[in-house]
Order: sequence, then C-alpha cells, then structure tokens
Amino acid sequence: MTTSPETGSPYERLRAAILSLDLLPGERLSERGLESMLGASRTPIRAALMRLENEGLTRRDDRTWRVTPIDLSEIRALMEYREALETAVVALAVDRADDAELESLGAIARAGSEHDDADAVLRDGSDFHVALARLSRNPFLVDAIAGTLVRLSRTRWLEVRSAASRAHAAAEHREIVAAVAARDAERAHELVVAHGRGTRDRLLASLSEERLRLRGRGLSIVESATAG
Amino acid sequence: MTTSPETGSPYERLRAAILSLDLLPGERLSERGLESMLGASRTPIRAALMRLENEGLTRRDDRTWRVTPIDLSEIRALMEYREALETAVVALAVDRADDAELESLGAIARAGSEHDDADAVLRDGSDFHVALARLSRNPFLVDAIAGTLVRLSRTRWLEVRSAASRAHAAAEHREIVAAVAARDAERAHELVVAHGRGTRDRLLASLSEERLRLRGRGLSIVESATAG
DNA sequence: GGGTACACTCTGGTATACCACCCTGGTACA
DNA sequence: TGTACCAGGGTGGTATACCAGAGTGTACCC
Repeated sequence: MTTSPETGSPYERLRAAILSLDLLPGERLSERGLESMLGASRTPIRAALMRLENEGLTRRDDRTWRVTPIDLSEIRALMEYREALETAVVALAVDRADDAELESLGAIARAGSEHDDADAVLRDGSDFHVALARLSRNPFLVDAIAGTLVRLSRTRWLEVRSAASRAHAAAEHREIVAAVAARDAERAHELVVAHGRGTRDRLLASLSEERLRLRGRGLSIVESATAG
Repeated sequence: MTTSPETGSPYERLRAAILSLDLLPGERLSERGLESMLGASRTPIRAALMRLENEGLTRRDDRTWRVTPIDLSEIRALMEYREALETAVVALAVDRADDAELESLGAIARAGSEHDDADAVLRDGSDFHVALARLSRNPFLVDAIAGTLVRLSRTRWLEVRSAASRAHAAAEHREIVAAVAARDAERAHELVVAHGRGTRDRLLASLSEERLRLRGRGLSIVESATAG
C-alpha cells in the first residue's frame, strides 16, 4: 500500500486505511514506514498512533505498533458493553428527548431504509445510534457509544451484506424511535436489547462462517483467551 | 511549583500533580514550561499531555493546554454515566462472580472501614469499585468505570471528609458484596443505584456549599452551559 | 494625546538527529 | 557439523532546531 499523500491529516489517513482494511488487522506498523507512506515525519505520526490507540484501532505490543487484531472475544465484550450503554441511553431519552430531536432521529432512521450500498448503510447505522445516544443529553454516553461503533466498524459490513438484514435493522431502528417518542421506557428497553442481540448474533455468525474464507483473503480473526 | 525531577515518568508526575491539585483546575500549561518543571523534553511531555487528555485530565483549548476545570455539569453527567455502568456491572456480576472473587472483594470492602485518613479511603473506594467492575468479566466496563473514578478523584475527597460519610460508604460497599454473593440481582441493582446517588448528592452538596471558600483557596469550580 | 503599525515573544506543530535496545544473520572457531 | 559470538540493521524513545501564527507591548507619527 502506498496511499500517496492525498488529503487529510496523517491521523485521518491512517485511520481511514485501518477502517477500510487496507491495513490488515494485526499488521505491524513502524513509525518510519508510515513516515514514507503518509508523507509526514515521525512526530505527527506518533501522535496519530497514540490517538488511534485510544480509539482501540492501534496497539503497542512490546515496543512495536500493530493494527488492533479483530478478536471475537473482544467483539462479544463490546456488544455487551454497548447493550449496557444503549439501555441507559433509551431510559434517559424517554424522559429527555424533545419533539424536534425525535423528528430528526426518525428522519435518520427512515433514510437508513433508502440507501442500498453497504457503506451508506453502515454510515446511517452509526448516525442513528449516535443520534439516539445524544437524546440522553449525556456526553459520556455519546462518546462511549461512538467509541464502540468505531471499534466494531471493521466487521459490521459483514452483518449488513444482505438486503434482508439491512431492512431488518432499519425496521428495528424505526420501532425504537416510535417507542421513545411514545415515552414507553419498557418497550424501548426491550427493543434496544433485541436489536443489539440480533446484530451481535448475525455478526458473530457471519464471522464464524467466513473465518476461513476471510483468512484466505488475508484477514485473520483471532480469539483471545481473556476478555470473555 | 517546582516538582523537581523526583521519580516516575513525566506522565506519572504530571498526572500526580494534577490529581493532587498542585496544578489547579483550569490552569494553563505550556509544553515548554513543563519541560523545565518535569525535567524532560517536549516529546515525552506532549505524549503525557495527549494521554492525560484522553483521561479527561488535560484539555486543548484553542491551541493551548489547560488542566481540565472542575465542572459541576460534568460531574452530574459523570455520576449518571457511572450509574449506567455500575448497574450493568452488578447484573453481570451476579451471574459470573466466583466465590474467590467475592471473598477478595469482601476483603477490600472490609479494609475500607479500617482506614481513617482520607487518602487511604479514596484509594480503597477506587479499589472496591474497580474490583467490583472486574466481576463483570467485561474489560470495557472495567476501563470505563476506572475512567470515571479518575475524572472524579479531584473532588471525591470532599465527599469522604467526615467519619460518618466514610462509615456510610463502607457499609454500603459491604451490602453490595452481600447482595451479589446472594445472587440477588434486584437488590444489588437497588443498592448500587442508592450508593451512587447518595455519593453524588453528598459530593454536589459539598461542592455547592464550599464553592466560594474553595475559590478563595485558588480552586475554582465552573458550571458549563452544555453537558447536563 | 490618541491611534496605528511594527516587532518581539510566546504558543503549539513539525522535521530530524541521536540514543539504547533487540533481534537476526553470518562467520569463525571448536 | 554445530555452536557461540559479534556485527549490523531496525525498533521505539528522546532531545532539539526550526516554522508559522497569535497576541502584546511599545514606539512613532499624526
């Protein structure tokens, strides 16, 4: 890969390369290698690596940098964490969301059903969940949820490949908006849990099914001992 | 302050200076000023500032570094976030904690009642909540809770000043352990919520009462418009 | 006396040179 | 033939010099 110095900061370009899987999960990164790849010197590259480390996209493994591997245990833990965050979000949203916010969230949910390409669907999905989180009026919940979405985004394309699963997710999004708008905390809770678990199951099923084929394409998926 | 190059990395020393309030909330930090204060060059100091930024202890305000101010709105949001995390933790802990873990958590809770100085009590409190989080077996919950404790630690000493409130908190800790050990999810949930809200109320009350006096001692406390 | 312009100093941002450590490969010796 | 040692290249870690922009203070001119 020689991602020539196109646009954006070294941080943005490195992040894009990781999220697009141009840099493979688990791949070793050397600061000096990135220097020529990104057309910047080590100082901003180190800053980018440190920033991405906090987003969970890079990792320091005994004195060398790596693209964070895709780890099934981590994905399970992440989805569990996300469930905790999103149930808290809807509980607060039912109390706090105003009509304008709900209308705009509904618009995002409806837009999600219109797009067809996987990229747009993923963007819409992220937008929806972040916008939903904002209804909680709690910036820590918003940031935490945005963080989980970033960490999951390298695999979420697996989950939205079929038109059926895209439609399914979009419908669930609309139901969640409706429950929050109806101030029905219990139903919103149930819907969010069901949506999260359905997403998790579809995602993990795809990952298990295709693990070997993906490995053949250079994309290895690991299962760490810890982090269950 | 001339914290001479005593021990630890620039990151550790800067962090200690912020947490001990040697560097005041809101204070401007210049990389070159810290250079002489910490006895290191700008490279590791920038790394420390960036790392502390992710912990919420420093902040970039239009091209200058600042020690993160103490913000009442942020504390409220933080306590709300923490409630979401800790209720999720105990729900998982009830299912997953084994006897050895519960015994060791109980030991931490009991130790919390024995110490008398505020510093030790704060350490015990953090230890307890992190150890409790570990019972969830979810590293994201553990990290998130540890993060909230760090962000809160510059003010938590206000909350544990009286022997009565220390004893109160320690007793609540022991009750939480008992409920988790009894696998009583509902009671554990209620206890955690009550403990968190009590802590929040005592903390915010102390902050409001002493805001003026603390300002006189150089410690200003702000209330941001956003982040409710 | 007031206003404007210029220069100086301070900020973070960047490039780069040097350091110590580690790992690896090759060579020489037993 | 096998083993041990040494040298070289590559790693991140650190110090430092240079850059551009911003804010401020002063001096000069009107």
